[in-house]
Amino acid sequence: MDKTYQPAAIETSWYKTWEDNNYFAPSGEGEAYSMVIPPPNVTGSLHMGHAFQHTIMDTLVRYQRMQGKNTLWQVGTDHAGIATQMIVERKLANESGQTRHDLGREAFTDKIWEWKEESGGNITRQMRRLGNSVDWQNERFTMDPEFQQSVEQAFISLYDDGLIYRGKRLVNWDPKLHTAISDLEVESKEVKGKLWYLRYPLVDGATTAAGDDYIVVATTRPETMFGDTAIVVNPEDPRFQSIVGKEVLLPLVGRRIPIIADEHADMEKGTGCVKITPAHDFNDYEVGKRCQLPMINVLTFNAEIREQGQGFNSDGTVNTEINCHIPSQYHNMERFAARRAIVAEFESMGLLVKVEENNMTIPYGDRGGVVIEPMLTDQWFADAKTLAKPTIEAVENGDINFVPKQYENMFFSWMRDIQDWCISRQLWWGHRIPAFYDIQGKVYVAPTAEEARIKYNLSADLELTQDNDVLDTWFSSGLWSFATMGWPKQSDRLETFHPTDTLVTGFDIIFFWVARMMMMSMHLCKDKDNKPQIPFKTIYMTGLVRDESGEKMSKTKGNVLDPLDMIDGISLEDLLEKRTGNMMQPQMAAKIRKRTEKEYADGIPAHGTDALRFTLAALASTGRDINWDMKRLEGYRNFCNKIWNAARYVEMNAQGEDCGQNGGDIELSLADRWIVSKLQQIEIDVTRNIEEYRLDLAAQTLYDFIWNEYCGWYLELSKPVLWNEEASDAQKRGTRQTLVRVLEVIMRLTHPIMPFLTEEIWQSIKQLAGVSGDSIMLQSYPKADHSKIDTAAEADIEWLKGVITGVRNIRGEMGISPAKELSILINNGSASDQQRLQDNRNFLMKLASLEQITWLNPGDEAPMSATQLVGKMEVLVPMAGLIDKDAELARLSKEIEKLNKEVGRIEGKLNNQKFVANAPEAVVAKERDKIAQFKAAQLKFIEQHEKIAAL
RNA sequence: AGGACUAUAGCUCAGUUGGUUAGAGCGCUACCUUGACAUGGUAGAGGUCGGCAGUUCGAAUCUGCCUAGUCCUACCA
Repeated sequence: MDKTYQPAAIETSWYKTWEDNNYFAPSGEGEAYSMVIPPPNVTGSLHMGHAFQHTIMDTLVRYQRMQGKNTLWQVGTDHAGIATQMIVERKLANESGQTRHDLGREAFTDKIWEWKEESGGNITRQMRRLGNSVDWQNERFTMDPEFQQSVEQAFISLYDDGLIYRGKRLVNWDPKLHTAISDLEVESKEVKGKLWYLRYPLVDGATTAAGDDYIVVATTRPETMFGDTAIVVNPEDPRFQSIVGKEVLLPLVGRRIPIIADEHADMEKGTGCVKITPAHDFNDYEVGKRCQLPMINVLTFNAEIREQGQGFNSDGTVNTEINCHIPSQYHNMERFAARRAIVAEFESMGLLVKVEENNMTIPYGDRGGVVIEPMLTDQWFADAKTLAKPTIEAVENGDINFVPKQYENMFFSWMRDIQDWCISRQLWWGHRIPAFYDIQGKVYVAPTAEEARIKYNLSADLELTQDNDVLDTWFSSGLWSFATMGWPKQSDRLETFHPTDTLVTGFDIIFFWVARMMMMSMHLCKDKDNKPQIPFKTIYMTGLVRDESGEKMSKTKGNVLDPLDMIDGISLEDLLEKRTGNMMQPQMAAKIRKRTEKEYADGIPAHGTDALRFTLAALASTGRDINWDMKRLEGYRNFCNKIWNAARYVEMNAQGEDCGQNGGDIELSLADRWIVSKLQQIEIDVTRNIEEYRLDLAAQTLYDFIWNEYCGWYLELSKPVLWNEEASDAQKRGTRQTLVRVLEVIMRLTHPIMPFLTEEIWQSIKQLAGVSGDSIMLQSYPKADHSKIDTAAEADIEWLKGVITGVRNIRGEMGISPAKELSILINNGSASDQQRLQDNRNFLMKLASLEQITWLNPGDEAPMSATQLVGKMEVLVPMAGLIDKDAELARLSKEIEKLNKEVGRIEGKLNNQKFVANAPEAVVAKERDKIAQFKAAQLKFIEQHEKIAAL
């Protein structure tokens, strides 16, 4: 073994071994345990959030595999419709200046497939580096032909069940990407806007209660006024009762529109009069439906003013009656330019009453980044309300659990108020909607035109054309848990592994994906008894991985960290190139460069996968965001090195020696019995922690045990035995065996979090430990043996530690070199102290670096000494020639002062009659015990202080 | 506006049903190349647990209010 831990030397080869041997595939034996990966974008790359979730998932699945379960971690990627199409469009523009329309649909999607072939391996390569034990042989992609069939089947079933419908609706339209998007893909942003007060003249001599021959409407979007089809006032509003039923003349276009009464108008708000533009505002759309107002669309798909508005009735049918005239100077004007022009014209006509500053939230497309336009279009919708109902019940009755629990609230509040889901997208990359139209526009839903003719009894020569649109990517992702297992085909795989056990994902996609997967699964998948099947039993929600200052990682901020760079390391130059190259906003580059140079002056050193995984696990307290801390990663890399070197020590002392593999007498030292006892407790704790999804506690428990107990104490305690020429073979055999076997168990305990290091070490010591097997992955997870818990040994070791630490404390405080061997005396010891001393003299001499230990009987004269207490027993280090009088006085004063504080605190408690009367007996007794101990110690130190001061 | 979460050492985080001398890593101070490890060892320093009230014999922990931050939902004429 190398002197230092070299992760690069072991990681890739072990992964290859595991994969080549097919260890990741379900074993086919034992109780099933399954998980599906949240499918990443096929052409994307893994970020820290993935590394985090994958670490959690892999830890869980490795743990369950070692528990003997038949484990499946289903892997795959999704096609990320909008994102991928955008990337390829941009790439095409850069390379040839062409648009997708230049190529045509088929040639363009071929380009996307090419891009997928080119870059699609990224993600899977990264997952291999992270050590993920996924079932590669059954990797799935949402655009695979089989998956395609699942999607078609799902769509058709939902349609046939009346849960999908098509209609002309107001939807969120992205004018840049030219597609509808769902309400979840809209991000609201706070902006400072304006509120324009516009005067609309009344006609036919009508006047308000105030006698005005006009009304004033306030609007944030003047450019939509070409599409106004009514003014509403509140039916109770005394100011406007006289004009209800009358009309105004819409300025600029000269169309007469009615004034109607509707509770939508709030008397307290604005002017009390609201202009209604049903084709361009969601609220107005509702009013329009309620009051049967016509709708006029005045914008193109580019969000420019149309040359002629499009008229519709409130039911979506075409309205040819209404005057849709738009003045020619506005034709094809961009929406915000049109806004300015319209305001200017109102002003010039004296119809602009005032302008107010107005804070408001504006919807932006999360992909394209432009302001979303409510647009009247034909779209497909899923009846989310109906689909949501059983999922709510599943969470209510505990079939599905959220970890942590509070995410239930979020889930309920969204699901109980869910809107129908717009599932069609005007894109080319995705699952083409399996719907066909005849010349009249009548729709037939089937996988192919041929099947549609059969299904709907149509004549063979009826011409049918397929819908141009594709389905929302999340529609297919919603089928993920079961379509990856072959649904709708029934198979062993589906039957064995669905529902899955645990879903690990971020709360940011709880509605996009988690909720929709629940809806789809419960509607489409049924048990044998026809009970809706949930997709997973537990949903473990992770927080976000943020940068060191708590900011979200993003390309524009230039604070993104690539998990692989932490594994392999990266130079500053390469990191700068990564962060500033190929930017959407090059103006940010200088700032990012400066920041990166400051934070990573020497780049990032290599830490290895195990250290990265351990760090992520250690930070994984449930549901909480993580602020990434490079120092912590460094600390855990050191931990790996510590384990590595502990293993080296074990190997050096055990290799070629008799470790009891083949029998022989065994005599266990106190230390041996102690570490084995401790190990049992650790096994219990770590197992519980993992079962409770507290990987942070599991990591902490392992860290503490391995570093502080096993390395810090046990390895040191093994030396006096192994290096003692007088020790018997049985004693040496006992310690060697303990050394090796405990290490072997530790490796198995730690393996789910740190797979590589543990495999490497396990392989090199397995024979010494008397175990066999091809891989640690396939070994069983350690299980505590309660009969090995030895409380007497634990107490003895505590005593031993107390004495050793006492001596070390005097050494440290007094500046005595560790090389100087000390002679100490033990005073005021009990019979059990004497027994312990006798039994452990060897350990003490070695670990406290002593020359001699003298036991003082009552009445024996003690030299002037620095004193430490272990219980009532005094550990004395003679001062003569070693210890400065003033230094010892200062040390004693410090101890006395410390105890003083404690004594005062407890006295206060015990003097409180109510405490003594009300607190449980045990608690009071404990306090009494403590104070007696502290007081005795204090007294001892005071005496000592007086004695020394008197010298 | 409603809701959720967070606030503990200089930094990143633990703290299970109220009773601990409030913990860990990193950083800091002093000493130490002792035959696994300087990616190390030993000994230390450092916290009135965001603030104010309350419940209780007892609060980092439970309740209320306040402050700051993060997020979600809604509204915006």
